[in-house]
Amino acid sequence: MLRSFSWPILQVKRMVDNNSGGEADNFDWDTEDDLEIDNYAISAPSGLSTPCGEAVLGSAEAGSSGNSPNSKIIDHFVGMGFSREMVAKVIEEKGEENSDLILETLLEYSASTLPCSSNSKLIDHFVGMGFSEEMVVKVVQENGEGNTDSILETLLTYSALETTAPVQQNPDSGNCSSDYEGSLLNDFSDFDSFSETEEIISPSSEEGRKLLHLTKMGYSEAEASVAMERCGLCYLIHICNIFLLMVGRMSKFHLDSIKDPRLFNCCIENGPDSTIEELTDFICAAQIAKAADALFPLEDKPFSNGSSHKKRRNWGYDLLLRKKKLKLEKRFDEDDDVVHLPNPMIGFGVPNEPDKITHRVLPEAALGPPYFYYENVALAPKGVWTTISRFLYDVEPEFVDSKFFCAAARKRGYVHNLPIDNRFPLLPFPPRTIHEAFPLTRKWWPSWDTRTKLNCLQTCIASARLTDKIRKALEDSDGEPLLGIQKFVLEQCRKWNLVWVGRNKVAPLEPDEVEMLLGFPRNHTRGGGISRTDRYKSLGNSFQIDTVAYHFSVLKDKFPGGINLLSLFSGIGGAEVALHRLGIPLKNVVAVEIAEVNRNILRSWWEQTNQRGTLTDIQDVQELNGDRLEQLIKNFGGFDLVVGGSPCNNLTGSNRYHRDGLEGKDSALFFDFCRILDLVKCIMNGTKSMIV
DNA sequence: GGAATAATGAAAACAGGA
DNA sequence: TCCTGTTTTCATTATTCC
Repeated sequence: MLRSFSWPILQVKRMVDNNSGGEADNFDWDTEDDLEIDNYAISAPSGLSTPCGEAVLGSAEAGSSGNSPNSKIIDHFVGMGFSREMVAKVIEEKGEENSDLILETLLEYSASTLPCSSNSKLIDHFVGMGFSEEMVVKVVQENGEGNTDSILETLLTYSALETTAPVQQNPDSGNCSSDYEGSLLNDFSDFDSFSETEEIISPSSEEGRKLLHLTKMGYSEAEASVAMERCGLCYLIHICNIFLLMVGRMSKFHLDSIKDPRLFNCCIENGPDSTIEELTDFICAAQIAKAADALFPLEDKPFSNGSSHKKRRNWGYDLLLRKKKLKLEKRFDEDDDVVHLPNPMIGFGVPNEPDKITHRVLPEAALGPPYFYYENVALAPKGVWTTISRFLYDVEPEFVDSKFFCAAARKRGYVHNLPIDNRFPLLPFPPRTIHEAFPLTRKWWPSWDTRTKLNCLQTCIASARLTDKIRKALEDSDGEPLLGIQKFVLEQCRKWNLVWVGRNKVAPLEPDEVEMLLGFPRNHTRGGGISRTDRYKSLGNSFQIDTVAYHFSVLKDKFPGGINLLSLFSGIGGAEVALHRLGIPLKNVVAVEIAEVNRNILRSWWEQTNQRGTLTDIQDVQELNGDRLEQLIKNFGGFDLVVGGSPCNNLTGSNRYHRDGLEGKDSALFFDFCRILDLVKCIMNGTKSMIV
């Protein structure tokens, strides 16, 4: 049996997907899922159905494998999964100049040759899973082509009967088999005692049958066991996703996260009713993530956007992926699994706007204490906010654009359990338009620049070269610039938030101007050893104070004597400043922030504003384990509010390199917010022993 | 070696017309 | 409803400068 760590599982998944859609006869193996996950394949059947195994792993080999003049271009397409013979033939026919044409032809040839390899795609498919063609033909004849579930079950059974020896390791799978399995096993064995692999499997029981099937498919008994033990349930697909995210950053997040009580407690509810397909999905998710970590350098992870070099190398594939992805997204939309952003983006309401919502029903699990408040970018990759909401007790996110509070846009989502009635804004109102905020710019503002609000304040500013280019372009114009020039200038002004500071002169905002727009005291980030570059970065990553304070305002009556705050990813202290400006005394603040410059800024602000409470700063959220939290809570009598805006690096559209979603290196810290919030809730409710 | 600088798209929402 | 063009986006990386 072919042993590829991901291949058979994925095939099973495809079949399940197709069946669930009632399209068992219309196999669409070439889905985006397939293509994407194929990127992980270490070994796989030859031909088009394994397109990316070489592309990902074999660039060095490919580069050295050929000596002919066009070997590079051949290697390029071979790396995409086409056979060397086919590529050579197409290049001979079409020449090597036009790679577009070559790809098109290859795709045509592939489509026309696929069905020829066997009687049907169905047979090809199961052969691709590693079953012998002879066996597949026989089983298809017995079961008919319509019932793929039955075919697979029979194939597995035959396979199990046929193979009595221990599972063979595919030599091709190399370091992803034994080494990888070992590491996976070790990780799992940290939190469970399932690794007693000597246990005899009894095919007579349902569990035994499943275990047998899984092991015959090539998984270690331990993997199969843990999948069955943990995943016999309705929530399994979700868990797979989460597991993928978690294991992908196991080194940092480690096993505390896997112990997340919500994750596994909800899994245990349904008992061992999971199907073979679900179980394989589970293992698949774990394997993929682990293998990705083990086999690919960070920048080459298949889920990451990858370097520009890699993008170029796989451009043909990317095209296909995009098309497939679009198709899938449509389906995803139809499933209504996407959070829809409100338009206008005013959440439950903003000052000076009608139609406020003042009442909502929170899920019981979300009710405080403590209150919690989580923030991140609204325009995250699809599915991210669904996950965030799901992890935060299914609380509906409140999406608000700070342009309703100040002169700059800032589209953010907030998941919180705060009351939403009787909110009030900070006074005085901050300037709401560019001209109010920067009156001196009015003199130089051309009539054709119709902006009244700035776009989102980012972490970087425009180059001097760009503003110089704009000046020259305008100076070359006699009177009113040509429409083309106007358009170019406006585009750049919008993109870089430039304002008019002289005749034909635009400029980026100064750091203190950004501070003002965001609602911080002037010079909040200035001095004390922080560079100008880092000021922009810290400010760009911060809360908009007026927006957050509007949400926090409901706490003023509830905590007249002051508040105990746990501030995660505190940055330059947006939450602290917001509460302070609301007049809510800060009794005890525990601020967790990785950057020393930011911790210094908060400490400096704390001292300058003569705070009477205590500020405890912690460098890393990883330090906040159960014991530390228990100690802090014991000292302070509990936290009233847990606030955090976890890193958005891997969510924001500005990131061209690693917009990897919640599994991204930094954005996965969201799960630490969940972990810590859970711990705080449990400890404050006296149930810590349940989860640690 | 740190700070400043410049160059680097694509995903997703949205608007408007067919 | 679908298609197409427009707009927006808590950034990363490589290089230069001091």
